[in-house]
Amino acid sequence: MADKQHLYLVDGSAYIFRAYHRLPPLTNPEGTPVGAVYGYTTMLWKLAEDLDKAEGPTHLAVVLDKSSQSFRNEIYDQYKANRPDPPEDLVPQFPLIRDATRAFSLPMIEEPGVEADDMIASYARAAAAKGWDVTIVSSDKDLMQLVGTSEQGGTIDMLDTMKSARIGPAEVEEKFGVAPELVGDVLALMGDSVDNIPGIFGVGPKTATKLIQDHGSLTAALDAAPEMKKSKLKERLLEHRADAELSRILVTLKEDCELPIAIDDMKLGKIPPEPLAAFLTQHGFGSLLRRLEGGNGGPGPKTQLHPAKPQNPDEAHAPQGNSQPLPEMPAIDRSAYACLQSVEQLDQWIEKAFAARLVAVDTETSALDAMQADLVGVSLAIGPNQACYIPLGHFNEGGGGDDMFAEKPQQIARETALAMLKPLLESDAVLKVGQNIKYDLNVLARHGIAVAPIEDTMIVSFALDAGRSQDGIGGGHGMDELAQRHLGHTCLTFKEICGTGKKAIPFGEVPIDRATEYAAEDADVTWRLYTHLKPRLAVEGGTRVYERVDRPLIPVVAGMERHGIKVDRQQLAALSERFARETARLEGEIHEIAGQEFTVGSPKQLGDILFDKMGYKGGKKGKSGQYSTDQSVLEKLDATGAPIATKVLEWRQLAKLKSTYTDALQQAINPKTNRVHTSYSLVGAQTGRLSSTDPNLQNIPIRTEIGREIRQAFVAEEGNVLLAADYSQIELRLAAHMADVAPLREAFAAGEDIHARTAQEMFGSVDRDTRARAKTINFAILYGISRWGLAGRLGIEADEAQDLIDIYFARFPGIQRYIVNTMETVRECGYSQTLFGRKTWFPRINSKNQAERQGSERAAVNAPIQGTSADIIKRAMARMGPALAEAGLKPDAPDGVRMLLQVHDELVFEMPEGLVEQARPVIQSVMADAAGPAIELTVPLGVEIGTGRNWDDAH
DNA sequence: CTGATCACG
DNA sequence: GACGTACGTGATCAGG
Repeated sequence: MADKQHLYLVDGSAYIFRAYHRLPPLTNPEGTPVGAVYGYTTMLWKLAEDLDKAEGPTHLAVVLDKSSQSFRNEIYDQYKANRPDPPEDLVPQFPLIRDATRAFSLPMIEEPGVEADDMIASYARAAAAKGWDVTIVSSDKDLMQLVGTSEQGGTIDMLDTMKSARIGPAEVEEKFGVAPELVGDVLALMGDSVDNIPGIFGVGPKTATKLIQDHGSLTAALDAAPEMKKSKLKERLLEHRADAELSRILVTLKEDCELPIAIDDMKLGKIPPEPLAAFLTQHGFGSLLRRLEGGNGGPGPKTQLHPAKPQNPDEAHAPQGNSQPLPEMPAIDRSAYACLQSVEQLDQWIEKAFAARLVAVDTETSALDAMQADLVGVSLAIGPNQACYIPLGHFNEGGGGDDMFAEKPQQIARETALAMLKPLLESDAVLKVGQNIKYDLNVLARHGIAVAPIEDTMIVSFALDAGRSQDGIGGGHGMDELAQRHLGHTCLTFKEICGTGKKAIPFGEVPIDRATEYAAEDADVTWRLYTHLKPRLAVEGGTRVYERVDRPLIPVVAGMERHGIKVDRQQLAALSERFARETARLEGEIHEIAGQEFTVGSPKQLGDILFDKMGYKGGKKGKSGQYSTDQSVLEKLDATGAPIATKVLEWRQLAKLKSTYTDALQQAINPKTNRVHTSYSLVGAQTGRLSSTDPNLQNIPIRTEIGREIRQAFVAEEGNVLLAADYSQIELRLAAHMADVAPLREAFAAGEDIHARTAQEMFGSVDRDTRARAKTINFAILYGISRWGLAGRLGIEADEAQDLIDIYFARFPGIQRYIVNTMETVRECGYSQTLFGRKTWFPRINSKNQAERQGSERAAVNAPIQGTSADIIKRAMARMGPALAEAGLKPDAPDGVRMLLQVHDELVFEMPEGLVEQARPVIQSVMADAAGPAIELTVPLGVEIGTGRNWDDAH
């Protein structure tokens, strides 16, 4: 096969303008705007990746405008005189385009006195004349004249990388109605207001096309003018003939420019990785850098990424928050906020927000539940103190929200305002920043608005500072705390505005001026926090986990929350009733044994009854001066033959199940959707795990037969099934990988029962007892072992436990080294890291309090393992939608595959029965491959999948 | 509001 | 010399 040469000519200057308007306003770690540069970089990357493909380049060069002066200015001094100045934040990006091109080691052509279009035309013709194929990477209509095939058989086409569309002769004809060689004639008639090419006044694309179609050429059309029947058009053609002829010259591309670089020297090879890596690092393009290092088909050579120890010890003790100089910002001034009560005002604000390209958004609602609350208002901020509040659902005290006679303050009709906001909130070109924006996503999704692209200051804070805050609501990432810590500002609190407890009023009843101060401040603070926190990500190594793991997850989790899961109310009600009967019976029996009535549910009363009145031994008082009556104590009593202990244990189980599950879940059913919608927190667990609240669906019973009956109440819709996909032993597998434990790795690779294998190694034989003990030891390892802890669990003495630990370390070399290394690193740096770079801080790791310190040490050993597992399932979740869509499985559609729940190492889906066999392999492979390509694990990730009508059957 | 207890991974 | 034992969560209840 004779390989045909294929030259790609990239119209760099034109691209950057389009990229600027298409992409959000990103900045690099130094604060330089780089959104357009990022777009340019990804485009070059994609082109370079196509090197080996059929339609891909063999040769490639970038053509840039050196100056806007050319021969055209000499013949027409008004040429391009109307060009507006480029936007302020685009100007500094021009030189970066050159840097980017050099970073890719690509030939770059920029000649003074010649426009890029002419240079592209000259190269394209020269290459086509040699019989090469040419692709012009641009969508500039002027260049469409060039499309076609040369006598030597070389084709010239165009590629619009933003729309991934090829433009050949057919596409040109579709656009202009004429063949490519006549495009210049059409353009000459049309003119171009941006380049200030006059054309013929009053002739637009439609008329121009028709004239050329009818007469065959510009000259013929102009010549035919005198014979036309009397019309405005005829007059204009006659009067402005000279303009058209001048325009024809201006739109003609100069195809004989001197070629500064020989075409043969534009050969495209493998891109040298070093300069590219330096460039990507400088501008904080973490995702590309990761691909380069991960060798994922990127343009660079394959290299293995080494999940690193934290590199920068100085970071450890850098004070958080004020370590960076605060960007100069005026103090918060609530009197500067605007309250938008008319369509005109809102219109102006939306326009300003489009221009700002970065807007902080916050919604105010009537309640905390995003699935039920009514929208009361929206606030926006586009700069410090430049914030507004748009009241939408306010009413005066006493009136009801839906009471049409209630007195309402002046406000824009809700649907009108939302229709106006929708284009802004959905525009690709405007970044929407929120504090916990998942909430706003859900509220607005219920009004048909799909907010994107998004940023979240809470998630940014979590990527930077997980674990740093000692305590506090929102895990230390709540807005009031962040404002205090980073901006030194005390926010108005919700309590101050709405009151607390019984006297609390819904936000809709807050007077509008007061509501404006509160709501607009939230948006203002969010805007400020974003500008303050975002740059820290790149500096402190948080970009990868934020951009690649957590940020993409926000809309995914929001979708899961909106889907909810169906629970069978009747089934729960029946269980509640049964549990009520049995607890009542048990209570009577317990009172009888005790010889008096008391509150069984009170540990204090129970302790007194058991150990004082009834005189059982083994009572231990804790620091509260109260006997402990927990499960282990009661089980010991039970073993000594105390019938009351058995009954109390049974009572507790049923009471727990009834109050926490069968009663509470019925209440949690959303009356509108008839489903249960949990709320996931993305910052709930310091290790990076999700947590679930209202209700918590991550602790639904499974371990006991009676508990599993509750799980059976979680069901699929009619005609659907639930599919549960579990990672098997993921944390042990990760421990085997991260600590490089050869015997464990081999056992996993061979698909062995890992606890049995451990039992074999440790005790020399496998039976029920040794396997159970081995399982306990395996978990002990993951949690940071102590001889006393293990002794307690196994019911042996501490020194026996120590012997077992020693045997474990000897049999599984690597584990001890991993533990010691991790603790040393954390002591030194203050944080641990997952394989994907997620940090967890341990501020008490060097505490003088031994218990505190040892607690931190165990947590620090566990965090990289638990956190890596969390990263992996999060990556799987983010990829699941696109993977299902590609397989035609319609993620999120009512008749497609819907992802409903995440339980740390398990994902639960709902789907029509008929899709199961198609969905199973997709889900399986997305989950099993979720660590790659960034991380190549030395153990396979096992995924077990089951299906059934209910959640229990799906296991 | 805190501590004890117990549901999950 | 005493401490207090596995990591990570959230909901509920009793009691101050």
